Amino acid sequence: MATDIRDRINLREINCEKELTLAVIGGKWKLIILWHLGLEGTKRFSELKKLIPHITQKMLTNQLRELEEDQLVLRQVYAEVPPRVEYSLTEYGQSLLPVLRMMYDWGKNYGEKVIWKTDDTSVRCRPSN
Amino acid sequence: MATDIRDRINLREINCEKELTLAVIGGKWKLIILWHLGLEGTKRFSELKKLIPHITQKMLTNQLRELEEDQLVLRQVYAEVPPRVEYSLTEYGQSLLPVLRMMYDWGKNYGEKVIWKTDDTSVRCRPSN
DNA sequence: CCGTATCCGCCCGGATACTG
DNA sequence: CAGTATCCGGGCGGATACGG
Repeated sequence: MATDIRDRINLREINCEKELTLAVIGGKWKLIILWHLGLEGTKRFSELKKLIPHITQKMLTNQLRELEEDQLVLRQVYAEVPPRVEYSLTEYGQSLLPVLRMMYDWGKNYGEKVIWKTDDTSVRCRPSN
Repeated sequence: MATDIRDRINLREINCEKELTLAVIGGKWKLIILWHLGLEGTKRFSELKKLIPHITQKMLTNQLRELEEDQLVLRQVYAEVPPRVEYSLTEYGQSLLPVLRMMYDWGKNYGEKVIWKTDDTSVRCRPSN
């Protein structure tokens, strides 16, 4: 059973509206999921799984459920055999994209200047998307 | 011993530059700390403690250490008795402020539209800063 | 005043097996 | 194809006590 935003808010004892944003995007895989749905539009469950190779089925389901309960992602089930389920961003999900874009830009610059440009080769980003 | 950004990156197995940003601001108390330092400038340890009542000494130290290692916060120790330690934002810390501002705005709007405006009164933000 | 050190509970998230 | 169900380890963060 996935926890909804209220549980996570109460659990984390939110201090401020910024932390509400964090509570909503803070899951392990939520940024990538939102990113893919934002840039490439509607995706099926299996498509997302392919796009995010390291995620487990359980976590993909879990993160999608939370995003749905937080009203960032729309889940559409088609009564077919075999079943088809499509995920897309809601209006609120769309409104997050500029924020994610800003986080991407900041992280990219920060990474280049501070993290990767060092003598330490033990740290690497995986793909860059 | 506080973990530095590389540990957190390797632990979380960063997929993308956005997640680097998350890794840097994702601690339990980092947003509020950065916010106070950003809006109100240099603060002493005890001042931050007063501004963030619910934080423990251990966590305040811990989060400040990580922010320092990530080069977002500058720590200046003055050799006095009693000791005085002042914290302020570095250039990188400053450059995060627009991102935090955006997160604040998004969270505020999202909260008003989706979370607080419901029949459920069991959920509340603490202060609004 | 500004921290460390230590113990510990609890949730997040991974691995694996099973189902309509 | 798109999920549940279950088990489980590890790290994050709280509480408390001690130190320069």
